[in-house]
Amino acid sequence: MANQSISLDRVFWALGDPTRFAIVEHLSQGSLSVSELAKPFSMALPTFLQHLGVLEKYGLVSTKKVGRVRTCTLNAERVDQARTWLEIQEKQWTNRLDALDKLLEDKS
Amino acid sequence: MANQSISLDRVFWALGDPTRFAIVEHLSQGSLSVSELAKPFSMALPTFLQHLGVLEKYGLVSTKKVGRVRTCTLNAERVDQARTWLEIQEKQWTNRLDALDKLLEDKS
DNA sequence: TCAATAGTTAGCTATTGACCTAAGTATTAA
DNA sequence: TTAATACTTAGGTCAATAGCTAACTATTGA
Repeated sequence: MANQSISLDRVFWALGDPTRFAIVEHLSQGSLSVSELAKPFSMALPTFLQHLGVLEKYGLVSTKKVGRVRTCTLNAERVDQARTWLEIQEKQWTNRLDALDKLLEDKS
Repeated sequence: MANQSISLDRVFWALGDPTRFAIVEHLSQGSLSVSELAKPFSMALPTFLQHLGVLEKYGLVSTKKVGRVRTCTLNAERVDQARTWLEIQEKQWTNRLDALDKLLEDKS
């Protein structure tokens, strides 16, 4: 619920670490427990948990603990918000170029 | 030319600072000189130039100096590469969900 | 009930990143 | 040819980040 108020640059920041970037790639294949998710990373578990905490804080990952196992899930909405922002920047840029092209045509 | 070999997490990292995020938003409206671009930011020019340097290093912005003026341009290709990665993560995630749905249907 | 499993908390360290000021260079307009 | 403009370089500070180990809690299978 706090997700709405987190500015997008924080989402990009969260993705801007190689470990967290890779975590997102893994989770896009399906949900995993913390220890399954941590297995491919050569890193102490507390360090890994910090990264997971960042992803959760900025809304890219949700987790739920059942018994002693915490399961981690990708939050696709948040990924989409970031994707949309990039799309908008691209579109504005190309629209601008198109407008310039028209100006040049008119002058010729 | 070095762009190809820069891993995408670095691009996200570059976008993960509020100043650089805002620079990209400004540049999507059109190219600007360093001083025009820096005007809205309450920050010493050398600090601003560092941010610009990061964006250029990771391929999000290109610059060209003519006379004493350096003009900054958004590199839309790079923005698109980041957008595409996010799109792929989303798609893999939703494909996975769809597959699970089918499994459940088959069982019922 | 006891040992293994799964994750958590606390506290420390080294490096990086964001910021500054001061002083420099190169270009251009007067 | 001098002054203003538009960056650029050098060098320093401070806080935040990514990493670690050690010790702890909670759950579960034997």
